[in-house]
Amino acid sequence: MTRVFSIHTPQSIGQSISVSGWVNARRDHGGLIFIDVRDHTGIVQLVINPEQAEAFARAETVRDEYVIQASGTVKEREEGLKNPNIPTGDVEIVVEQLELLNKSEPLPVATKDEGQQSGEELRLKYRYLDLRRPSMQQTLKRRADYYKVLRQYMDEHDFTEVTTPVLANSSPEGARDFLVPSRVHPGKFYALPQAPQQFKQLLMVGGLHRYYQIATCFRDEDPRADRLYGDFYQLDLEMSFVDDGEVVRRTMEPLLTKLVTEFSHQELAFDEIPRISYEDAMNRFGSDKPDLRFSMELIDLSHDLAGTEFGVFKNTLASGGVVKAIRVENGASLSRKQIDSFTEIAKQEGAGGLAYIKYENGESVSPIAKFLSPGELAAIQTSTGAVDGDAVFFGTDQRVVVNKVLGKLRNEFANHFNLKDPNKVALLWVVDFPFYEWDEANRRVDFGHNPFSLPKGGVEALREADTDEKKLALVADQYDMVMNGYEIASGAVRNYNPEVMYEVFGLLGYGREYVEAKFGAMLTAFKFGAPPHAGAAFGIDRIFMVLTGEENIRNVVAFPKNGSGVDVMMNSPSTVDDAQLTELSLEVKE
RNA sequence: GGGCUCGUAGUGAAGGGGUUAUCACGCCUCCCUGUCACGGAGGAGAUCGCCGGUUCAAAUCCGGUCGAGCCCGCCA
Repeated sequence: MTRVFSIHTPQSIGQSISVSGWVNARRDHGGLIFIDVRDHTGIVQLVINPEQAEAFARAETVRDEYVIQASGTVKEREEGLKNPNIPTGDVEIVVEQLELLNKSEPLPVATKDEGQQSGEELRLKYRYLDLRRPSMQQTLKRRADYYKVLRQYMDEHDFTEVTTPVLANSSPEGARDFLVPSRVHPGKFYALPQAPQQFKQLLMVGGLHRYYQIATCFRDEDPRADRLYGDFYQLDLEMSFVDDGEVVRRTMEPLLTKLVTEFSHQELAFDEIPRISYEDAMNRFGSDKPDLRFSMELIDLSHDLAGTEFGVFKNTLASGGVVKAIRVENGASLSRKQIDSFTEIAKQEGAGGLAYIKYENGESVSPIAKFLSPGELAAIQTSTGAVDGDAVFFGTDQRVVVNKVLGKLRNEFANHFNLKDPNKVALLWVVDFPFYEWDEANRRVDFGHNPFSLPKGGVEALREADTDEKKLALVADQYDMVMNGYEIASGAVRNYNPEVMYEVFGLLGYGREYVEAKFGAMLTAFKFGAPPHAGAAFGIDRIFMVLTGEENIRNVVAFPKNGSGVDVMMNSPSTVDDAQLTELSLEVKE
């Protein structure tokens, strides 16, 4: 069988061949029928003449998406009959025999890339039809290439691939688990791992030196456009006897650079990947995953406005808040209506309103200008660097709120003014994450990220942290990688000392028994000569999404669940037989 | 759990208290020997997501409900 794509070579002209595929389109001229047949390599035109009576009769019955096999001769098309729009447009197959391999009902979804596209609900329900679209086929093939790059890179860097169990244990921290009831042990459950975290650390204790795995991870949390429900994939890796420099500079950075430049043929925004602290990221960009393809930094004007008589600013500053601003280049062109919609966004993030100054014809045009002194207006312009044609937007509240509001606006303004260059990739490291966080809901200190990373300053720093304030100031030896505003990887230098483990949990009020019950295997393992180790995990679905310019992660996955965690194609989750429940010692409450 | 947006032939959209609900693609029948997202003529196909209310009259207004998308919460 010949593949369609191989037909466009000069050598194939005059050859007898046979192709099979789907009917992409049929053009019936009464006395002459054209069929565009499509396979996984492309499209080629069949010509069926009435002289081939049997083939012609069959061609008349054929419909879109029927599966056919055609035999005939490849013929170069005459000048003027060539189709420059497809690679095989210079040739056609003059059909001698036409076989009908299967019929098709009219499709319930649009399967052409051109023209209308069906809604996502239908696309997911009939995903196998959606996958016939050339763009979807292309995505899956690109993804296979991407996996090859990852595997080859890890092999070349002396990593050993190890597969870890999918039936694992529920872990008390982090995302909600998917539980799997045990038949053999009634009342007990496995859990699908949120990440192979403990297994990979145990591999280090096992002397594996360098481990990696393209690991399925399971989390029962509500999805987003950039976050899948249920299962997703991480390139998970761990290394012994290394510091973060080895992991970050010599392992992760070269891999990402290779993916961006060699695999995706895009341009890196920075020669050297910048590192900023979590605190700096929040203060300068209002986000722990800022998009650095554009700058638009948050500027603190609290000092410039320390003596202001403008009530809103004055009161906030007096209560320990801040006044910050962002300069929007060409922002003076924004209409009142557009500013209103940005104000709406600011309010959704918790702002009371959105003050602004437009710089037009050498003047500061603003509803609040009359409340500010000439000196204050001058200071604002100097500190923000605003020039004629720009606008400055203010956020005033407690620092956390202002950062959140302006961070969101920074993104929205960048979208509005097209500042996100699709050919550029901005990578950065965010480091020095707080080890603990304040949990407002339960009004107590809790883990900020993962309990397995090493607190900077070690056991001494932990022992000195005797107040909530000091606990919250502790910093983890952890590094997150950000790509164009998406968190794509997270890693840490691990804690391999049992005493530090007890201390880390002890500070939150968990006793030694709790730690031993939850992390018994790790604690025990660490007592037998655990090597210092560090590692990371890449969210490879999300990285692929960013590299391919997609904005919805479901578009780069073959069979994703929808936003409610439902597989609308397979109809899962579903009910099960009572017999199955009984065998598992389970009962479903009505 | 909350907010915003959406739900109209098989598909994608328009309409927005009052005769037969509009358009495009697809589907069916017929015609057509150089099209290529062929073309031409005709036709079928929708209780406007569901339930209730207002009204002489509801696809349209109101309330509820179900479903979807995005966002917040959540995601160590």
